[in-house]
Amino acid sequence: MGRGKIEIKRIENSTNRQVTFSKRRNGIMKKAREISVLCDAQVSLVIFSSLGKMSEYCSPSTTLSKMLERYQQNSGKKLWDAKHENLSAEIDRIKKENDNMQIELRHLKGEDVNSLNPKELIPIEEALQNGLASVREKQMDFLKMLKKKEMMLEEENKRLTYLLHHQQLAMEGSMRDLDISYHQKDREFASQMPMTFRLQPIQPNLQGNK
Amino acid sequence: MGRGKIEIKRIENSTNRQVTFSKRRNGIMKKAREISVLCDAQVSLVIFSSLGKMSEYCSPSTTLSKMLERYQQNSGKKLWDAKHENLSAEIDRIKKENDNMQIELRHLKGEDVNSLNPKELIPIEEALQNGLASVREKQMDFLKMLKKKEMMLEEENKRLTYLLHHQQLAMEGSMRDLDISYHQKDREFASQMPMTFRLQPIQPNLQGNK
DNA sequence: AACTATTTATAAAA
DNA sequence: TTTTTATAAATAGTT
Repeated sequence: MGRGKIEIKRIENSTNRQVTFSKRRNGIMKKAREISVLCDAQVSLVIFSSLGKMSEYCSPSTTLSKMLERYQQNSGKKLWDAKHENLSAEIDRIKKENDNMQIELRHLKGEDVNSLNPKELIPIEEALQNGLASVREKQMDFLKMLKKKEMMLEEENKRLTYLLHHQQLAMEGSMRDLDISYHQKDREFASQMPMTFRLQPIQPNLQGNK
Repeated sequence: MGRGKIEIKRIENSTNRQVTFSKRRNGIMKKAREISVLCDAQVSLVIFSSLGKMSEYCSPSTTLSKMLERYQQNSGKKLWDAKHENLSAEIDRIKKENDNMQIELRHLKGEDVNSLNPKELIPIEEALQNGLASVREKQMDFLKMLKKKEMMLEEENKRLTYLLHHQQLAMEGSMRDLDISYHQKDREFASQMPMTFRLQPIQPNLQGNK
């Protein structure tokens, strides 16, 4: 049915193959629709082109799922039970892994140790000692870090105290000078200076530590 | 394509419908086969006649299961029912649980502690201490049990030694008596008695321990 | 199931 | 891709 007869074998020319695919896909879809209507049949048709493009037809009176359900009943073949079995096996595998970890965890937490014999206790004890050592090492690290930070803050504190002290001395000196020059008037300004600007020990409890 | 043009609507005459179904089913099957070969396409086709008879075509390069798998990936639609969903959800749930345990285990073993802050280290340390305490308590129990058993064995040993000693003395006494009564003859019997029946210290290294 | 007149699908070309 | 068109293929009605 065309300008020339063709052999039914793979069309090697890619463009040609694509064109033929398009035309024949339309044709087969139309045929599927027609047999559905004319003959009251249920048809499901899925096509993937060589480039992976999908086309689908399903009779309006049904769905692909229903068709496949019916297919399984009719043919006795299992389409997705294998999938289910795989998933179930996966679940079993993970659950086993889970149980093992649960047991290991319980043992490490000192639970269920009565079910163990002396030889089994030894690796657990070792693991616990190692774990404890690591955790405490980490805690020591943190402690050292905190100490270091504290020392740095103390140093900074001393420096700031020193600076403040000198600044205040300088300020008081200026005040006195101004006081002499401008008499009573500026005393009021000096006395209005908030306390926070005056030197005072800040957090004295930090000063005493090493 | 026939003696007369037909409308695409249900064929009311049952016989006619059956005949047409047969012819068109063959046609569509042929078309499916042809597009598979010509265009390197994958086709799956399932048809149920109005009387429930099933026909099937699937490209030789694939299977219906594979097609449906691909269909789901491609369309995003789910063909299998809630069962599949439930299993997948279960797997996800268990995997999550698994991961959490894995993390806890690693932390207890002192791995990955660098990712923890000081507050998180404390409960881990406590768990380790408790675990270690339990394990060592159990080990002490075993030790006590072993000691106890050892002592019991020692006692038993002493008792047996005592019994043996006395038995041997009695035996030697009897021998002497026999020796006197029966003269030379029975000396041979006495000398043939195996050494294992004579009193001797068994495992003397155990005797010295407390 | 065949036959065959006719419709329909489509290969090649545009 | 889609349209065109000559021709192959499918099939409706008949036997």
